[in-house]
Amino acid sequence: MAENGRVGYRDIADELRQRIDSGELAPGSRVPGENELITRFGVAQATARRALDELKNEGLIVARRGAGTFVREFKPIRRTSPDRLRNWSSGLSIWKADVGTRQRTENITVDVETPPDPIAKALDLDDGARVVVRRRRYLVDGKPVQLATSFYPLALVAGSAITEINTGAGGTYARLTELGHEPTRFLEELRTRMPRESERDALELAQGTPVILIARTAFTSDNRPVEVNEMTLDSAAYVVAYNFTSSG
Amino acid sequence: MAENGRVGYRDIADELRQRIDSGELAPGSRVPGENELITRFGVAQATARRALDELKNEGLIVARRGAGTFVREFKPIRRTSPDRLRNWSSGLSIWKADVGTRQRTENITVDVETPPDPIAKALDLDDGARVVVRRRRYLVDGKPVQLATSFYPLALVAGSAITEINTGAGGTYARLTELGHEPTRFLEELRTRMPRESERDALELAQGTPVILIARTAFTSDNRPVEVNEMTLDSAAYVVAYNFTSSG
DNA sequence: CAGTGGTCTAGACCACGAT
DNA sequence: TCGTGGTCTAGACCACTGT
Repeated sequence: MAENGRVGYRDIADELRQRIDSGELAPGSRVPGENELITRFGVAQATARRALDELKNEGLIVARRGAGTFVREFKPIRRTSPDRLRNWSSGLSIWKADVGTRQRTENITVDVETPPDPIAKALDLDDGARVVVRRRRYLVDGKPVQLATSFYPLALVAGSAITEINTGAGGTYARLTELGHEPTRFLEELRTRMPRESERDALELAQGTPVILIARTAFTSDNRPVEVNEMTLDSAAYVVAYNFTSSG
Repeated sequence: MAENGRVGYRDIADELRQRIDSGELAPGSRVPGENELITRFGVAQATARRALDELKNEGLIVARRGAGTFVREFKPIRRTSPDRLRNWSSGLSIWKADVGTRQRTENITVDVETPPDPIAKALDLDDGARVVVRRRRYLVDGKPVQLATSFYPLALVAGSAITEINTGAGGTYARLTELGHEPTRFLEELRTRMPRESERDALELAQGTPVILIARTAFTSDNRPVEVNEMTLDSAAYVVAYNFTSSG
């Protein structure tokens, strides 16, 4: 309880948070609603709401209007890099994760554009050079989990299937290889923040869910960047894993 | 404006968000305060607050009581894995980042404990086996940016400097190597979520700042796990980078 | 249509920073 | 001391879900 003897929204949030952490309120189960909190703690509606709002922003609960408020579940899928090491140590993972069946890709668009500055810089392009931009959205079990935008220097890929919706067997990397630009080295940079409104909509994100931004740059063996892929991941849907060694 | 012709908190938030995104309100600059929003939009204080609250939760602004509300800045440091490839392609990064000078470590504690289940599993330990636990906090320019907890099987490291506060030259990995348990392969698993209250306090996180959780497992060349290091990063302070190749 | 969450007004008081 | 953000009450109305 607060110092002045009055119950504040933090006190209510603390109690509920503790009951969720302890497992008393299990994932998927119903959380006491506004009305119950109002009568039990003797506070105004706005105060009860504030408490629930706090937990929503912490990603612990989700509200469904007309139905109630529920403890959130975390059932991520695993994304492993390098991909060939996917099964290297799956038995010793810290977090449980599905393999992610029933995947689907949609909304593939292909455009030719002038890239934003950071992309042009990462691709080491001259001023005004243009790029092929491929945009898509990944869904697992019908739920969108990732947005991806790939950039290729137009000078490198013009006329190839990379400029088509359907890139053919092996995808864009197979086409790059045929063109003499096989990607062999990769740099992935990650950061995390709260989503913009457009991202919240496109990924159907609940309140309190950050996004993971991954910028992958692919290099040829002679160190030329040939692709930048910017991904936006629903953080409630992914565990990202990397394998590497200490030796050269 | 909302359909009913009344200005809602979303409308106010949208306008401010747009002015921030466009750069009109630059990082560090002052955002219109509650009073200004109340008079300009003709709403109640609670509505103006709700709009600002929204942007706080999106990590776009920070409020300083008594002073005002300000557009947030993002000045991350870079964490690269494998570490030996730190300078491999720094010139072609997507996001600007500092190298992170003036680092400091504090709060090192060393204990012997029975590990939580996921740790015991990741270290492939028998039931009831105990571990050495090293906890610490990293600061950059006086601001805490990372919490870290490392676990070592007690059976492997008992009697070595790994059980001391000061691990000596080369740190724990040098000691593990001397003991015949040199770590050569690493698995890093990442996820992201909103911080618990204890994490908000320990990392001095502003509202709307997620944390990055990294669980690193270190293996010897004969594939025995010898360390699990659980890290909690301030997402506003870090860009995490990984280098890898497609070949074996 | 009853119950639940979502938005808003109007007004009060408190805590802290800058001046 | 004044202005700013932070918390709270009391009451109203709306929107959606489930029965």
